[in-house]
Amino acid sequence: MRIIMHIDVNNAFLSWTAVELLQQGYPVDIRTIEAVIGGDESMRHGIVLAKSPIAKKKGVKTAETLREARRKCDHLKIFPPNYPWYQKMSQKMFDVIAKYTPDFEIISIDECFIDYTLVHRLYGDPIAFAHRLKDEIYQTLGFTVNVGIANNKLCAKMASDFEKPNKVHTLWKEEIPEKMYPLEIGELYGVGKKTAMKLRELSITTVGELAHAEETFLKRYFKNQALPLILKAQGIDESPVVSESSESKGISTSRTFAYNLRELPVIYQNLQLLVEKVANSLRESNRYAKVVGVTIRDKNFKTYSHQKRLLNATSHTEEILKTVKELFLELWDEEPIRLLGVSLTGLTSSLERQLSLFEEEEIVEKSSSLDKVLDELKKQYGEDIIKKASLLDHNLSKK
DNA sequence: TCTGGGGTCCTAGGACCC
DNA sequence: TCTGGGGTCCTAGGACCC
Repeated sequence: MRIIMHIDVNNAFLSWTAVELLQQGYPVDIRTIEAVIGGDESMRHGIVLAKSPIAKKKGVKTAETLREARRKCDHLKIFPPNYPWYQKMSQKMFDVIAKYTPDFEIISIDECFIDYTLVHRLYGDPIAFAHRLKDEIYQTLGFTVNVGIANNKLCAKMASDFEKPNKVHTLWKEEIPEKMYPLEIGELYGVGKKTAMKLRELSITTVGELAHAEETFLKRYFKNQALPLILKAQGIDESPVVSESSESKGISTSRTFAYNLRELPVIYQNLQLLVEKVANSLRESNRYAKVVGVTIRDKNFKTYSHQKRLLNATSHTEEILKTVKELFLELWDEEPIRLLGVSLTGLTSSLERQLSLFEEEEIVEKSSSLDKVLDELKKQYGEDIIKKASLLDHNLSKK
C-alpha cells in the first residue's frame, strides 16, 4: 500500500503577503483581520484571490468581486498580489521538501504531493514526519501548511482540505466511509459547480451517496464520466506521483482591458504584446508550436475562440503574429472587446519543418536570429528596452 | 467599479479517408 | 440519384483546478 502526502499552503497568497508585510514592519498580521488579496478594480481585475479566515467566516468567497466582499465585511482591507514574491516563497517551501526526498510532484504554486512509500523506513511514522515538515516550514518561512496523508493522491488531497489551518490529517482507506462519505458532494475533488448541481437534481447530495450510486443509472446523465465519478467518490485513485516536472502542453496569455477595445490598430498593438509574450516563453523553453489560437471576450463576458494548425511548427514572433491577426479577423464580430488572449499548443521540441523554397528558408533564418537578439537584449536590459516602432508610436501619441 | 489568469482534460461534431 | 461504418484528425466549447 502506498503512502502519499499532500502539502497545501493555508491561504497561500494572503499568508505570503502577510509574511512580506511583517518583514517590512507592517504593524498587523493580516491573517488575523478582515483582509483579502484582490486585483485592481479600476483595471477591472476586481476579484478576491485569497481571503483571511475572518473574511471567510463572514462569507467572503474566492473569485467573487471585491465589491461583494466589501459588502460582507465592514472593515475589509484589500492588498494587491505580488506574484514574484509568491514565486520566491513557493520555491523556498519546495526546497525544504526536497531536502527530504526527490520523490515529490509540484502541482501548483502552493501545493505538492510527496510519495512517502519509499522513504517511510528512513523517516518513520508518516504522521510524525508530516508534523515535522509542517513545523519546519512554519519556523523557517513563517507561513502554515496543511498536510493530508492517505494511500493515494485523491485521498491525500481531500485530507489536506479537512480542518485548517496548520493541521495534519489522515484519510486512510479504512477511514473513507467515516471521513469522506458524509461530505457534501461539491467538496469532492473534481466535482465542480455544474456537476454538483446535476448530481443534486438526481438526489445525490453526499460523497457517500455518489459512492453507492448505480453506474447504469448515472451513465444516462454523465456518459463516460459516470464511472470515474463513482470511483472518485469511493476514494479510488491509482495515479502516480510524478516527480520530474513534465513540460506544459500549451502556453497562453490573456489580458482584460480597463476599457473595451473597439479599434483595430489598438487591438493589433495588444495582440502584438500578447504574441511577443507567448513567443518569448516558447523560445525560452526551446520549443515550437504547431497550433495558434486567439480568444476574445466581449463586453457581455461571452468568450469566443478560434485556432489554426500551422503547416510547420514555429517559434517566430512575426509568423505567429501574422496567424493571430488572421484568426482574429475571422473571429471578431466587431463587438467591443473586454479581453484578448493568445495561445500556443501542439508544442514540439524539434523543428519538423517541411522543406521549402530557398528564399523562404532565408527569411526564416533572418527573423529567427532577430528574435534571438531581441530576447537577449530583453533579458539583459528588461522588457521595456525594446519596443517595436508601432508600439512606440502608440505610446508617444498617447502622451 | 460585475465577473483574473494560466493551465488540463474531455466531448461533440464535421471533414476526410478507406 | 445509392450508400454503411470505422478510424483519425481537427476545432470549439465546457468543466474543472489553483
